[in-house]
Amino acid sequence: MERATLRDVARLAGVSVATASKALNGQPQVRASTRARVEQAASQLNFSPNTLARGLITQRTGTVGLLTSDLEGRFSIPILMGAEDAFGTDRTSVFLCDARGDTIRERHHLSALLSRRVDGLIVVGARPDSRPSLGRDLPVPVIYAYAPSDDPRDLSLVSDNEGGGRLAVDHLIRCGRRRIAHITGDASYGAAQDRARGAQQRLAEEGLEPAGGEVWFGMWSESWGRGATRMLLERCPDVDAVFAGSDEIARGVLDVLHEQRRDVPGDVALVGYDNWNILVANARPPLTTVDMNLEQLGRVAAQRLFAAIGGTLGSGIEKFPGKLITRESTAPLR
Amino acid sequence: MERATLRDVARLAGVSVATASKALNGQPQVRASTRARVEQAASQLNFSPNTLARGLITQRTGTVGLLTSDLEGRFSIPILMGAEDAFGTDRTSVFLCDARGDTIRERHHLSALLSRRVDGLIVVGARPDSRPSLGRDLPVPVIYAYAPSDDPRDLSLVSDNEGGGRLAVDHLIRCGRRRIAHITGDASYGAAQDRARGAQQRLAEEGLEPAGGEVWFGMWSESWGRGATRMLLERCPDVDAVFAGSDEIARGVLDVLHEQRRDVPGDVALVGYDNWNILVANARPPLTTVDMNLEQLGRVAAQRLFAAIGGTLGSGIEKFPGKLITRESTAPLR
DNA sequence: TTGTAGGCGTTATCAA
DNA sequence: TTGATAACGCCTACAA
Repeated sequence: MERATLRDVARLAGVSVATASKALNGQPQVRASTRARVEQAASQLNFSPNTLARGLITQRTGTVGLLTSDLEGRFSIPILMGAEDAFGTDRTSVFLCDARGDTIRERHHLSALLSRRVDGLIVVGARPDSRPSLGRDLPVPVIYAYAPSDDPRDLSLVSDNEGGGRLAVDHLIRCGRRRIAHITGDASYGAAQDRARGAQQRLAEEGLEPAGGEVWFGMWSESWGRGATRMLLERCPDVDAVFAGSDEIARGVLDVLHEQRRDVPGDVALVGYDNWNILVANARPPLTTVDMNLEQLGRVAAQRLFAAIGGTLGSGIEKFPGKLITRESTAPLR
Repeated sequence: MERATLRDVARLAGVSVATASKALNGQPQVRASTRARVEQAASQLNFSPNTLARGLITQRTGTVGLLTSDLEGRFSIPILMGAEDAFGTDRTSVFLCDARGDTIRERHHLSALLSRRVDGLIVVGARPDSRPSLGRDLPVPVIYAYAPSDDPRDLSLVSDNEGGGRLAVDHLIRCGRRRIAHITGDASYGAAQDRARGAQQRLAEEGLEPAGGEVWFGMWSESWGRGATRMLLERCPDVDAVFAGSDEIARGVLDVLHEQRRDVPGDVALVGYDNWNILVANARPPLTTVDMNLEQLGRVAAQRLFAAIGGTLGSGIEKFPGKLITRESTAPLR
């Protein structure tokens, strides 16, 4: 298919390029009948405006880059969706580039994006801890999502992990549980620390300690969930709830609870973290879990970016609350 | 940061814009010392060429669109990676757009991509069955990956499901298994049919039938894997191997095998499909599975696209073999 | 209400 | 080896 230009449209409609441009862009100073003729010509020629040419003039491409390092797309896909929703079916498109956690690849994608004149950038880190800033001397606004920038002058939007931990434990307490354990991932992750802190604070408010006496830090894997649960059941056989630091861990916990013939949620209630559908929906029973609300993060990132393109960007770290998704792995104590 | 243009670079280097352009683009007809001066000026000004302007002239943007409908990114991310690898660190970037299985959104993204003048398009469907063609009158080459186009004049690259089924069963036979069941997903999926056909052909070559007498079609879920396995064990208690149509199903199968105290792989060997890391690596034992080799699909798609931009594109459906990833859920019979 | 003309930042074609 | 100059396709004063 050959590409029609505005000139072709104008010629077919019998007007000048300028008039055609105005007609197509909804400028008021053009007669209705003229506009109709131009639109008719445009659709007849299957005209699609060349945004390169337009961008050259307006200094805007209507394009935002989403630079991610999250290999599986687990976190970046929801953020992408949220951002797309916020930009709406408008002129702005979001393009995703995957740096695969590789700094060199990241610089490369960054310069590719910049030379393509994106209007802004959303950076999604690989893990919820702070990541190196892209620098302050970029020609477009940048927002860090999920993983905050290590430079406080940048604007970062992150999930409130402390609040998430609190949410999970609060729910278990409302279910009448008192002997609540927390099995979580790598202690070197800030997110693990934050979730644990929130959990412990809520426990303390009830005058409780974590079951087993301490938080079980380990790894973000099913197999750690299994191992920790075995130890837990030995040390503290009367545990009546487990808050797992991730859905993967929760699946491991669940596995061993079944193996040891504990009923879930009858004997032990279980809460996960992430709301990773494949893990959570298919578990038996389906898992109650904390959703980080990443779509919202993406939506807000888009809004902030949009505002920043005209004006200025804030700075600092903004935290967004998660939400508890209740499924069958938790229930009031009989 | 203000943006430097080629004019700024040229002025600083004391040459004309034309010369600066040639120097920066590696054209031979420019003196070495001049080139050095220009390059020095460019880096001093942090110059990044405006690809919009360049694209306007060259009619090439060095950009390829990856239009996906695969919500979770499970299939499109590996394809994206393969494509990026093939294009290398060259001028070409791949941008991913998610249509979320919505036709309207797909048309919208398509026109956004086209008006941004991508050089080509890779379309990744939501499921491995054929999908509607984007049409023949597009101004850029299009390649369908994973899910073929329903128009045979388009070029589609897909995974060889029949071969994959054969691969799985062949491995089980080599492990000395003879009573091999096949539990798989929705019978309305061509992929389910193809995998089953390959499996049955390989069984027939040994004079075998599927354990349980037939292929167990159902749903692509863990819970179907569990249900089918219960029925299977009842109808055919001496089964010594299961080939599952997906890793999700395999996890369900595994669950019930544990529940019924069957040793894996001692009593029953198990093969999954997809090599979805989160499911496969954390299973206990880790699952042998068929990998569809989607990175390769993405690589080849990129190469074909690259070739097509200069010349012409083929048509029809090209099938790519999968590969068996051996883990601990299969072993020779004792 | 419509048209003319200039320019956005490059590259390509000549001529110098 | 270098430099004017004309595009590329569109938008936007400004003039008609």
